[in-house]
This record gives sequence, C-alpha cells and structure tokens, in this order.
Amino acid sequence: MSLKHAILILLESEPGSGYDLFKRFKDGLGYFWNAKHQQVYLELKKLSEAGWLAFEAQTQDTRPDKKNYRLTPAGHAELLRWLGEPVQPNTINDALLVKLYAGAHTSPDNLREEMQRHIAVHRKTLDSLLSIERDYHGLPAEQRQALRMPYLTLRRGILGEQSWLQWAEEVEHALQDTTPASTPAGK
Amino acid sequence: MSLKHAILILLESEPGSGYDLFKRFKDGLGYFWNAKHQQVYLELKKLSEAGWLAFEAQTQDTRPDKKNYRLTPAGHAELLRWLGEPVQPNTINDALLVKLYAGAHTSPDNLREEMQRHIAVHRKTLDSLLSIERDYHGLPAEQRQALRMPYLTLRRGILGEQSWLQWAEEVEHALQDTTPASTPAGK
DNA sequence: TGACCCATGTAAGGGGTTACATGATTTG
DNA sequence: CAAATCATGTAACCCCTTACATGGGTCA
Repeated sequence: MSLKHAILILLESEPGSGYDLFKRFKDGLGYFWNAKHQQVYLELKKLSEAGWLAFEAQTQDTRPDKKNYRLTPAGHAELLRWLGEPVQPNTINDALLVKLYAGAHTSPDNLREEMQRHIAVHRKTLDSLLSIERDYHGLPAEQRQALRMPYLTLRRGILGEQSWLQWAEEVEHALQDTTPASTPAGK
Repeated sequence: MSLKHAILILLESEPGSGYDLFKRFKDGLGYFWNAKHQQVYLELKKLSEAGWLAFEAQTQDTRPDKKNYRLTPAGHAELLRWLGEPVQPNTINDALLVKLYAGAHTSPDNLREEMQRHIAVHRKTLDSLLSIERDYHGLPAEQRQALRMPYLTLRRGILGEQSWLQWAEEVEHALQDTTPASTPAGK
C-alpha cells in the first residue's frame, strides 16, 4: 500500500532511476520494505502519470540509457499529506509459523532443518544490520543527526532479528526435548 | 501463498464452515496469519474444486444454513507434501517504518501520536497473548503436550510484541530528545 | 567464458482489500 | 433499540510475484 510513498521518500532525498531505486530498496530499506524491479518500474510509470514524478531521459555511452526521476511539487505535497495521515498497523502473514503450528503432522527432523535454514538467513541479516550500525556510530555528529530517523528503523531491524533468534533457540530446545523418542541412543 | 495450507491445517484438526474458519483466524492464528471472510470463502471454493476439500450443506432452523468442510484424502496428502517443502522466509513491508524513515519531513508531534496509536495496539495484542499463555500453563500435561507446536507460535507472538514495545521506548526517547526545540518550556 | 552488473520493460496470474448485498437472531 | 453474531457470497480493484525478453560491459 505504500510502495508509492516509499518511492516518493527515496526520490525526495535524491533523484534517481528505476534501477537506482531498486538497489536502494535492496540495500537500504530492504529490512522493512521489499520490491522487485518490475514493480518499481511499473510504479514509477504510474506515479509519473499521476503527476507526482517527472523524468528526463539520459543517454549514456558505455551503459544503457536511463530515466532520471525526481519529485514534482505535487509529489512533494502528496508525500506531506501521506505523512500526516495515520498508517494502519501491519498484519503479519508468516508461512513458517503456519508450518510450525502444524508441526505435529511432520517429523521433528524436518522442522529442525527448516529452522536451521531460517536461522541462517536471520543471522546473516542481523550481522549486516549490526555492521551498518557500527558505521553509523562512526559518523560525525552532524551526519548522525541527519540520519536520526533512518537509524530508528535500523534499530527496529536489529531488535526484531535478535528477538527472532532468541525465539529460534526456544524452538530448538523444544524440538530437542521431543527427539529422544526417535533417537534413543542415550540409554 | 499459504492461506490454502493454513485452511488445510485448520480443517485437518477439525472440520468446519467458512464462518468458523474465519473466526479461528481471528482468534487463534490471528497473530501470524490474517484473512478476511471474503478471502476465506473464495479459497474454500477453490480448494473444493481442486479436490482437497469436500463439504456437506447443513440446514439449520434458527440460523442460516451452512457448509461443513472437511479434508479429502487428496487434501491430506497435499498438506503432508507442503510440510515437507521448504517455506521461504517472510519479507517485511512495514508502512510505519517507511513513515519514520521519512520522519524528518514531518513534526515530532505527528510521529509521537502515530507511535502512541501503534503502541496501544501492540500492548493490547501482547496482553491477549500473555493471557492465552497463562491458560496454556494451566492445562494438564497431556493437553499441553498436544498443543506443543501451536504454543511455539504463541511464543513467537509474545517475544515479537515485547521486542516491538522495547523498540517503541527507544523511539520515544529519541523523539523526546528532539523536542526541546519546539517546546522550550524547561528554561 | 561464464557470471554478474547495468538498464528497462511486458504479460499472466495469484493474493488481498474494499465495497456491495442480504437477512434472521441474540445480546446489552 | 441498537449493535453484534451467525452465515454466505459477488465484483472491482490494487498489489505483488513469476516468467519472459533484450543486450552491452566488466570481472574472475
């Protein structure tokens, strides 16, 4: 519902091409907003047609031509309007939890493997977020001040991943407790 | 992507009507899977056409007639197949974080109000999850054993909400730090 | 030489929300 | 007496994913 506005925000701080934005989604906002390149290109088209964006074609020699998008005054106004409007809390749809919920119908081994896969992903995400945080703390005070709000979203990512991994440990303990039956080597 | 399978799981443990399932989503799996009634009815239709569900019409006197759905053997097989297949990690699209990210373009007051709204929702969710957990701990051991896996998903909800609220406190501190400029009452 | 980066799109289909539609019964 | 509960659906629309399509430049 707010890919539109995520794009407006990114372009407000710096104009860029669709490819540009796609990368910024992947690297920057990736831990709280995801978008495929197809979706970004389509949305840019729509936002231009709505009059919120303008672009100039930019021919390049060694690289493919690109379109450089920037906010129009109408786009800026729309962004401010949206910021004043309440956003509705996120609803969560988490397939892993659906699977766990039904865990009694499959093997503990299967669940453990699944958890291992997800743990690896979450650990990697956490590592990269922590490294971004270290960079942030290394910045001079004025730059930190300017990045104050994005930093808060980074904190959400970090606390969220840490909490997820803490939960994963609980799950692993619980899955171990049930295993002795299937691997009765101990006694 | 797995509303289908969430429905199969719910019907596997107990047959029921669309309305039934809708309520179970709201009360039971609500903290990790959400669905509107329209979506549930549509999905039941599709699952029946796919041969994974069967239903018998049930006429009632004082209440509207309903359709009682249950798993077919094919539906059961599909559920097992799905449980053996890896699920891909959740991608997060969180509009509140988009708004915070752009927070520098709006007033701290606006952000604080927004946060208050969300905090109220998350506190309420946490309270209800904790109350479900208390009920769980009050159950006899065999029933707890049977609900082992659903309990793990409950724990995810609890840890997740606690972590969210912890983050919200960080945000409130950060937003207060910036306020003295706009409310210079202190000195 | 194969993989990855740059750069942009179309098309089909699946998933989800919002609006519309109906109507009796129970509870506060 | 109003609101919530029981009970089921259709239609329009938006959002998102997956597959397809193209093609040069750079790096290991």
